[in-house]
Amino acid sequence: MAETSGPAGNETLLFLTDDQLRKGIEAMFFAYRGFTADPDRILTVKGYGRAHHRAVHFINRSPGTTVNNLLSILGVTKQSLNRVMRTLIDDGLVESRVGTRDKRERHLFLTERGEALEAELSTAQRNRMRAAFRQVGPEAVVGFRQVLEAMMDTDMRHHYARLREAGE
Amino acid sequence: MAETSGPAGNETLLFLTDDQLRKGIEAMFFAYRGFTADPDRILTVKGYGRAHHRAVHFINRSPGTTVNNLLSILGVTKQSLNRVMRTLIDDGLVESRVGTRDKRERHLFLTERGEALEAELSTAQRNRMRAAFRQVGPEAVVGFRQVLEAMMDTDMRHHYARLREAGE
DNA sequence: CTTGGAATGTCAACAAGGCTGACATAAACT
DNA sequence: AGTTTATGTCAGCCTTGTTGACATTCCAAG
Repeated sequence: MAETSGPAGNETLLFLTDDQLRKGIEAMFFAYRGFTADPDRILTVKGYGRAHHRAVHFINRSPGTTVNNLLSILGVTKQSLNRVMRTLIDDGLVESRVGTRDKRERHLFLTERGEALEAELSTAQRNRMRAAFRQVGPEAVVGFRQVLEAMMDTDMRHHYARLREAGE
Repeated sequence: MAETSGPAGNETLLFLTDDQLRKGIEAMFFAYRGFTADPDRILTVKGYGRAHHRAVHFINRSPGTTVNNLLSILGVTKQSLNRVMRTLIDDGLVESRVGTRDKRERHLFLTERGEALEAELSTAQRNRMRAAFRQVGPEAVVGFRQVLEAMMDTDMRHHYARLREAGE
């Protein structure tokens, strides 16, 4: 099915064949399952879902972030996010403070209990990632991140980069 | 929060810090969105979802595969898969043939129309992956796949490897 | 000062795609 | 003959996404 490298252009483009690309696609599929498996188990026990994990993660990364900012990072509708935030706030994991400058905005913070959940989830997720990183070494990790970054949509890459600035 | 490298063990383990791991986690999150974005758009138009894509993909990879095998690859319940398969079969994208050796089994094949959809979806997904691969070069791609493989659950790694054998 | 629009919350309804449990059938195995 | 396996299906539930509508609050421009 239409190899990428033409018959005359076979320098070292063998990594761009359809077969190689398909391997990459399947690797993403299977790896993402592993990536979410550990947090998912914890969440199920506590009666939460992946959506709660995502919210808690990004609030932890950018304490005081607004709902709108969170919406654009997560890429869901406000109604969908609101349902998740509602349970997190009611359960005392997230605090929503009315903005001081602009009182329409709500600034989101994790409570102590929220931080505890975040820590539990991210520890589990980091453990798996650490094991993988350690196993393959630093050069592979660089390549891993380069490919992922190149695969993002541009707006997501901006979010990714913005989080970098703060987290460095 | 508990750096991995102790104060005395700082050879070159800086790629295992919590901060580096968190970057990897966020990269996975944002990249997976990009990874699925193009097929998702196509699927929405045609009235299908990601679940249909997965089924069609793996049937294409292993024509004649059984329902049970597909279940263990996809990691869902038979009821969930059945709902998806039902629509694919009714729409004439997948054919289900009773097994010859073991007549309890159903062997799954894509029809011409099924192959056409698969081609459309995988072309879109490959295009993005190809652009990413090309941009970062072959060494990065090797690292990418190494990390992903190390991140899989063992049983998924087996599926991944088995698909490799057939597809090489 | 009024008004438009932005930021947020909320209600309702719906769909996709997971899940469990129960039951049915046919074929294979013992 | 009885059990296990492979599959299908019905019913019902949950999470998490969607759209549409409407209320509130408040900044900012005219």
